[in-house]
Amino acid sequence: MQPLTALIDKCRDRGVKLTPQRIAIFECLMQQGGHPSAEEVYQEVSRRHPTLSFATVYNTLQLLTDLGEVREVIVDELRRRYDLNTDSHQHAVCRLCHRIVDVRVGAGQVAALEQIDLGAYDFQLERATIQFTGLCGSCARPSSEDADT
Amino acid sequence: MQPLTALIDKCRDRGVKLTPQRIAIFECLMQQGGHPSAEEVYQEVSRRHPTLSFATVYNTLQLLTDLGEVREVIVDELRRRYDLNTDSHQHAVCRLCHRIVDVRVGAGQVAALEQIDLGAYDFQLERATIQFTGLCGSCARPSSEDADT
DNA sequence: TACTAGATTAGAACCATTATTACTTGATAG
DNA sequence: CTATCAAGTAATAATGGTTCTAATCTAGTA
Repeated sequence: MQPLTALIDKCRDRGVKLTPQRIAIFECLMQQGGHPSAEEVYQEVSRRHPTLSFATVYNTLQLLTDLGEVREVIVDELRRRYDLNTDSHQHAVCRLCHRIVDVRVGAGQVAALEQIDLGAYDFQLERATIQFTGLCGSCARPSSEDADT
Repeated sequence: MQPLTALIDKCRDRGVKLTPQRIAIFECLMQQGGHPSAEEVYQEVSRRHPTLSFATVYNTLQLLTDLGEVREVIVDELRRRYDLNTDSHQHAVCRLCHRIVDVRVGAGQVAALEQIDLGAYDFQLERATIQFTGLCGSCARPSSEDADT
């Protein structure tokens, strides 16, 4: 993760206008971490910018995706989530509550996957993503009560 | 992939009613292969069952998922796709046209991933899925014209 | 053949996302 | 400091995949 100023500079360099809404969204993503959905970003940022619209949230998230600062995470079936594009990590998703846990696996293992030649499938490989499925701690302990969705 | 009769028997064993619509959907999945969306299944099956409703398609796909015969594939951004749950394979998704290509990687490599101990993350690993991203043949050759959304 | 639990249908509802349009503003140049 | 305008924002409508609902129908059984 880089500081806010670095992101702001990057925007300036590319002629992207800096508005209070955008900066607030940047800050939100940096502060809360995790894998927020557009809804969650909206909830958080609209506390300080009550007129914020969803379009702005979506536009900004798209902008950040295009800048390579954020990655879309397709994990939940019907909702897009966003991940500050820090150093590479993989996701473990609980099959019951859909909680997303960042996981670091051996860098070598991922690199090995990305070396695979998929030419036989007429496919130019760019990136390999591993998604682990299973049970998070709370859901694995049935007495616990914080499974959701 | 198993024959239709095996699937029918499995339904009977579990007290699941067999209707013409369900059987037609089973057949559709087995014949057309690939990773159809609910929409595609509907289009195909409604040719023979013109009164078919989407609810039936979704219900049946959910039923098959619960039976373990089908797996939901979360790959395209916001549309669910379904994969006959045959022997294990991984997916390569074109980042431009979203075409999904089945890919077989060394079984050992996947098995190794599933052996990883995620206990440090308080996570009980059940399955590892690898998704490759890149360009399919058509999209890698810019002169070709069959890239689609 | 009649019964009934469960399946199907049509259509409305839902919800995340995208598009549209009018209004507003950040960044620049004078 | 102000004027300018390309670009951004807000409000709201539209879209599209999925789920729900209520009424009707039917597969499997007695």
